[in-house]
Amino acid sequence: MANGNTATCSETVVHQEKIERVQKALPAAERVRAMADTFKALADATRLQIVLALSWEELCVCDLTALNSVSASAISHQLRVLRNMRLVKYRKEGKMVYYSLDDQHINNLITDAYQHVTE
Amino acid sequence: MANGNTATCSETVVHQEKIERVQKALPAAERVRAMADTFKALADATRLQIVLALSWEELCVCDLTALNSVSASAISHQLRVLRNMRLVKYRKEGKMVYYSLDDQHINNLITDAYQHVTE
DNA sequence: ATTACACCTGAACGATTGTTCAGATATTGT
DNA sequence: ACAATATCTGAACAATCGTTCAGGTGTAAT
Repeated sequence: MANGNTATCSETVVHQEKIERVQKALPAAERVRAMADTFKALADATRLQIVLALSWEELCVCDLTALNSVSASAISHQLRVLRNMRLVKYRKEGKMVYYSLDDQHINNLITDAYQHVTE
Repeated sequence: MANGNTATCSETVVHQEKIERVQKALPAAERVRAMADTFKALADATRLQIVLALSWEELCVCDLTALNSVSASAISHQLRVLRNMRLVKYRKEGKMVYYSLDDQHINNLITDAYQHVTE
């Protein structure tokens, strides 16, 4: 073959041009890590259930505990994770704390994921 | 207080109607788990980098190894995860294996995530 | 002031994850 | 048949994760 597209993997890189092109298109490593962390926050059944519930309406911690069959403590830990990733926001009203989704992109994310698993 | 919206958390559930409404709207537990697994597949920097690269063009394992600074073995393990979750597909051509994204929803997912972290 | 309640937190434990290492396939050229 | 190369695989290990447990806030009512 004479078209220079079949070199070895170890010495001459296989598709040099392709690699350079893609490398330029990729987000910075730091951004990739942030995106991965966002996915990680949604990568647990309990947390995802929380986010799915909040995509319908604002709920307090008690409500979320009732919807997921785990302890209130576990819910609280998971809410902290979601808070840290800026996926949910909250407001206090007396003793109770009401949570809701932070922005619209979260809704898009779970909608896309739903479509992927139901296709 | 007379509006029946402030009951205790433990005995009478706080917002009974809300909970029932949301419960009906939530996907089946099995679906939630499948969605969480999809997010989990994207929740690792190496795997996400692979998916981001493949969102631009088809690449062989060698190319992916060059783009991510990890061993070919590690890439291969991660590709298996992505394959199992039906996020990528592949075709063989001689010794080499070319990978690409499996469907359009994956592109939507990473686009949404990118927008979330760059806002 | 004290009790009750909603929620949060740190420590700790078992379970899961991602990588490396060594070796196994499969394909191509000699 | 043989050597070289691209990719895959199982075992094993450290690191990370999610829950429970025990206890700590802050708010509201008596």
